Amino acid sequence: MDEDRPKSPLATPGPVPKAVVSRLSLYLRELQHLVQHGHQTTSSTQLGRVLGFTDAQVRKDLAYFGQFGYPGIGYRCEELIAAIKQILGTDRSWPVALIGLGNLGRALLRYRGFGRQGFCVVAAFDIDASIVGTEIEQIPVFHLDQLAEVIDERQIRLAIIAVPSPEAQGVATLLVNAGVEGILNFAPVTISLPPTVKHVEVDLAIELEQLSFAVVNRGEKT
Amino acid sequence: MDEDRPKSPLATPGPVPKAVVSRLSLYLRELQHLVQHGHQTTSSTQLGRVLGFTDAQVRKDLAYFGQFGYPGIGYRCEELIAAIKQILGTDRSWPVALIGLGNLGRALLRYRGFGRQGFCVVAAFDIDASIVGTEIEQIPVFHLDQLAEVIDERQIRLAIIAVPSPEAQGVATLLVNAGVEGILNFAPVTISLPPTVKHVEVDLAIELEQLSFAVVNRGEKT
DNA sequence: TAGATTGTTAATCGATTAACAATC
DNA sequence: TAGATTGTTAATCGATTAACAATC
Repeated sequence: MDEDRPKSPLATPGPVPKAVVSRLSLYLRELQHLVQHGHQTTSSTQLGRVLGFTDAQVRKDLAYFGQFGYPGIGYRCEELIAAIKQILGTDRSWPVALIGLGNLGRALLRYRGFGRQGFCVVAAFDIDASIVGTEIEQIPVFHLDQLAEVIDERQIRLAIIAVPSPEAQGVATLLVNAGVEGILNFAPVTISLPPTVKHVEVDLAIELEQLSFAVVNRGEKT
Repeated sequence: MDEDRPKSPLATPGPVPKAVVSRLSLYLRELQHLVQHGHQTTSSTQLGRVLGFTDAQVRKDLAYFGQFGYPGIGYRCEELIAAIKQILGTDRSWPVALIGLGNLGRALLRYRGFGRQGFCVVAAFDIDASIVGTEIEQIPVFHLDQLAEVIDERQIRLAIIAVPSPEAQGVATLLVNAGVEGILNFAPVTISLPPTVKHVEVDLAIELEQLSFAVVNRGEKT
């Protein structure tokens, strides 16, 4: 061992709870925020306080992946950022396909927030003849028929579904057959996929329902 | 007791785990889907299979709120839909405020998916003089200065934040002071609020990070 | 050194699942 | 009646927290 720190840049990740991974993303976002404000180091206590977790949880979560801290000091922000990016796979750039260019799809195309962590929509798909072949926000729009071909060509592994609900399952199947490995689904419908393909569902109405529930049940501590 | 069924339309909801409430939303979505396809009844087994839960979990979740099923039969879809809507508070219409009319904000304004469960954006806010005073998609656009006034007037209790990250906390505070009780935050930053105000954060980049993690760590069962 | 903070183990807490009597 | 399915209790499983020796 010629170098002792960071101790385990990517320790063997055994089975990691899903909740741990999403907290990892929050740690990363907060660390980037801290760096922007000139912080060099932070601690599990500080990170936990801002995000609403206990210090023990922050340390336990990181411990799934290795040893990143310095007893008595805390964590060096830049170092921990690099480590988490490597764990999450965002230490590289990810070309992403977007399917469906209705209101939501177009907004996602324009949305600059994805780029923040290296995600970049490089191809969009629709079946509307009036936009196929054009570019929107400098992104080429292809017909759905060209899906497999373009995904293969551009080595796309992640895709975003923003089509109407009834089409979502069909598009998802096309994507899987084209070799896509991860799908972010905005259509408000549960799609079924082989267990080898990871998918995340975002249903904006459901998020609002969580709010209305909380508001209606004020007092009953949830 | 003149009527015995449904046994407990809204039983005293003790402390309900957050995860239960989001599954409730999924049950509702699936039940509405089943009704659209002509089903009259369903069962915990069927509901669980489609959504990827065990039958026991479906029954346990519902048991937090009362008794809605019929042994030997299952659940009458329409009846359970009405019960869940009442629990979630979506048996009524919710006027919602939207703050920030950048790309994402405009898309949310046009997005029809909210209406599905009775949420309706009735007022939008921005600080851009070129759109204040106009209507977008028939929704009036106000200056941020008019926030408290309009929220009070229109009895708005829920709001969606779609402003740039640096403004999010300030806007959140304005909303709370104006009496808003629930906030859906799309800015990729953790906002801090009094515990009486419920908030949900949706960070699109973080959703994609969950995918890249899964793809990079294929094989290691997560 | 004294103070701060880590990584990790053990204890606690909460959520999921299995099992089954009761019911239709 | 036999078959299906509920609501609920008890058992299992997993995740969070507390505590503390080791370290800087």
